[in-house]
Amino acid sequence: MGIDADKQLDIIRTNVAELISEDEILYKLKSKRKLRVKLGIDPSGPEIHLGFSVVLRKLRQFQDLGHTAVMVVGDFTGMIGDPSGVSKTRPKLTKKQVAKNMTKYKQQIFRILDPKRTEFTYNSKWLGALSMYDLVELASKYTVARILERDDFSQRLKDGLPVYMHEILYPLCQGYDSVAIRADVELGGTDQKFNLLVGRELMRESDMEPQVVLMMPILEGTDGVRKMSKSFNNYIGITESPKQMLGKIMSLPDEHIIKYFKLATDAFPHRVEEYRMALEDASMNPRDAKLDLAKTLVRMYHSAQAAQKTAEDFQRVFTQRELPEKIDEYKTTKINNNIIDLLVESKLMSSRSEAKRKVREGAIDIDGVRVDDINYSVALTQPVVLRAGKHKFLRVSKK
RNA sequence: GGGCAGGUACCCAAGUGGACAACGGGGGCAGACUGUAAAUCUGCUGGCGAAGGCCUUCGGAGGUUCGAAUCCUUCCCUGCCCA
Repeated sequence: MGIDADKQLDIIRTNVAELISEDEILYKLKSKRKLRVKLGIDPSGPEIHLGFSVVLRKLRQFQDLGHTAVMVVGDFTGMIGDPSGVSKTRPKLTKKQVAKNMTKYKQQIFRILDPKRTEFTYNSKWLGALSMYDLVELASKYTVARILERDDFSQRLKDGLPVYMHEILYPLCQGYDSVAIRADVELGGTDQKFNLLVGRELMRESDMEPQVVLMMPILEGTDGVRKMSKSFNNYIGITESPKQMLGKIMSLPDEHIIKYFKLATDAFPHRVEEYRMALEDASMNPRDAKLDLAKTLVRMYHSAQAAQKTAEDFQRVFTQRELPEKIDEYKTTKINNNIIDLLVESKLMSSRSEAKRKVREGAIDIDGVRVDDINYSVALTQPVVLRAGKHKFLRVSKK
């Protein structure tokens, strides 16, 4: 390992929300060992999103410094469901679902991580092997009061919401994972603080050097308010199409542009700083900064060409209000079609009631002319372009 | 095991015999505006019908009533207190 410990520390603490503790990690780095850097993954959904990429990218930095990423797949804890930040009990996952999700997960994870420096382990391997005896032993290391320190538990208790026994075990399980894999460092979002600290305690109990805990800031989702998360359905998946990805990023509130640049992209810090200043003194249109952000992300997860093309299409449709370059086709047999029938048949609308509503709202136009009569008949003597709302286009013709 | 309070649409949450397809907020969608699918403002947000209107929905199942989300019985679930 060529880089000295102080330089490594500089890289490691960039953009970090909290590091417990700098002294400890410096000590570990100075040992010149390959550190085992743990990251738990929740196998509940098969999609990796930009929020999670923040932590994955940090992990990649560790790999680039020569350390080992140890991915702990929470297939056992997945059956519990991490109660962190979620205000209600999660449904349990079956083993089958976990296995299915993980196949897709792995394909995605190596778009960020270096496979050569990544270990995959499943925590059912050790957690599933614990006997009732072991469980009681483990549970005896923590008091109820301390578990209830967790904000979300105490909040739920205060609100009269259920907190189940198995959820209380969650932090212990995650902490035990750290013991099982002998973690040097564990990564997570700031919302994971409690769980991460339990790992330190349990390691100390087992006479191990406690893991260093590194927390990344939480990235807000597309609503701009809540944490990006599958359960809030406000996420941008790293495998989404260029069009979806770019579109979702353009709909982010402007104030998150810089945060996204910093945490989710590989843009150079000095470039990000330029954006920040330009936005601050209003010398740059936030739209352009956001479009650059969107292009950067599309380039990272797709290609430079895709980024360029998608951005051009975006400008064509939304800035110039022209038709997109590529429009899906729909063919029907009749020459005269009632507008409502057509919207429903083509799946543009999910029910006739909805179709009528949208027509009345003025959301529908044909070849650029608004249709506001629900009895309007569309004559398909030649193909027409049907637009529903801001971004649904369909070229309709007779078969 | 006993007592009490609850279970309402995607989420939160009002409603306690007819005016309830159900207040309000969030989310979502749409329109206006705009330097963006940002922000802001406005509208819509169960289904079928051109419309009058009709049908399905308020934890599940029964019942009372001309009429129930609202009353009764029972079952399931949650919280609190007592044991």
